[in-house]
Amino acid sequence: MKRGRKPTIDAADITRAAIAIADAEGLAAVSMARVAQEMGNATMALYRHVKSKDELLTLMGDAAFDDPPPLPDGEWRDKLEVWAKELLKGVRKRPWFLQIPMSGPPTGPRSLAWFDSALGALEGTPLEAEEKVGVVMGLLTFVHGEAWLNVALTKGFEDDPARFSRQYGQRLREIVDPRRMPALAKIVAAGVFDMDDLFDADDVAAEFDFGLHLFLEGVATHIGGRS
Amino acid sequence: MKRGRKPTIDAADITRAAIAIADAEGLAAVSMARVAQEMGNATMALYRHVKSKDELLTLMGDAAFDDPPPLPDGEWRDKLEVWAKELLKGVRKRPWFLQIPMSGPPTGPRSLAWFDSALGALEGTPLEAEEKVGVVMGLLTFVHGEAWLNVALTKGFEDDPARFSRQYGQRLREIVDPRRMPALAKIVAAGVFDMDDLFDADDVAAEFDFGLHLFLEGVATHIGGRS
DNA sequence: AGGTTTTGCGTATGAGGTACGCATAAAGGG
DNA sequence: CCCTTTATGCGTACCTCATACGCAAAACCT
Repeated sequence: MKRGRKPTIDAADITRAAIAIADAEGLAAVSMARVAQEMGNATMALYRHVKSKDELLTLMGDAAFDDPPPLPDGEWRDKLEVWAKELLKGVRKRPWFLQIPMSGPPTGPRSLAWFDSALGALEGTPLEAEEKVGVVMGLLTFVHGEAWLNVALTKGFEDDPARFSRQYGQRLREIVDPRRMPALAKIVAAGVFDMDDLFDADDVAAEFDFGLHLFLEGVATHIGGRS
Repeated sequence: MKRGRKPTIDAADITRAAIAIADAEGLAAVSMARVAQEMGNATMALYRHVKSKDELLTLMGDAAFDDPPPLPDGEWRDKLEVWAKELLKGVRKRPWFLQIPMSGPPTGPRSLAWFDSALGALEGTPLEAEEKVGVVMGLLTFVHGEAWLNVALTKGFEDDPARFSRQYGQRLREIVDPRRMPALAKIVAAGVFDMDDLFDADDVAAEFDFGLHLFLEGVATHIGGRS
């Protein structure tokens, strides 16, 4: 048997508690003291199971996602589309994921499972192994960037709704000098930034779909040139 | 004339000093006390020119980039490629940019200038205004995601070189269960993750080029279906 | 010169991360 | 059943930070 006093909590418990706090109040609210309090333990008790706060953040990152969803039967394209959308959904569910500093390639089981899922979608294609990895990394990258942008915009909107929405187009009209930035000025004048719902869910989704569509289109062309 | 004591420093000075520190030692080393010390002032003196540290970070973000580069004459595609690569170069030069929390759409002059530059590249195309914005946002998003990935990987590599490089492929071989993750297992077995220089500059650049190529390919196809 | 205004900054407060060491509990050996 | 071994729980203390507050110093105005 194991000697010594029995642990009353473990790293997974701590991670869960930390995630609950982050979900409810953002990553900034996650402090060692707060997590401990939420669990009914003393602050320093956590350090028996977690080397540092950094390590806790890494654990949170690993645990932030659900398992990858089952992909539909059919073409690689439909599969990857579903995959990317689900991934984005996951990041949106836990926006604080974007704030945790990662270092090194992923080794967490969840991350790897998602990676595998996307690679599986490309199984039937004539792409080389390296190319498959490239496609998936590109997609990952794209989703991450999109989520980052969305979260940033959404956050600003929540902080101060009056300042954005319709105001943004107006603001740009004041700032943008048509002589120095002719192309932007034209777009601004066309009213592209004037809608009230510039950053609402539907619009953001459409934006993402468009970019995703372009990327997958590119993959399709690449595959076409191969076979 | 202006009344009152003359300011000995201004927000731009503070921003410059903060950026110098971030460049040399990372964003974590930027504290109000440290910035003040570096400038030969007292800590609280900074608060006369900057409302809070958050505001300082925003200013740093605005000032992190150079002006957008001149784009080559020719096709939109070549222009956007240069644009994206230069943008990535900019982020790589100041990796801490990725760590500063943004909220709301950009209003800084530098950000807008880059935006304008990319829109200008699409001037000759038959795309709608909204579509142009979509393409540029997609590209931005992609570059951001790519930079994030690169920085994360590079950081892990610098922290502990032995743990990655060739080790990574080996490590994956141990972790990845072929039954649960067949597609990944196949790629790992193919040795895609075994190179020593997995995360060096050339490789990373090639990775980016590939994704960028795919995206631009998608844009081209989209334009083709339009004219 | 005296009043006014704006900047410089010393002090103090409160929050957060974590090193250290002792108290405490659980097992094993006699 | 007591004592040793070993691992956990956690109180105390220290250090770093951001920042509110208020006074003193400097520059302008009349």
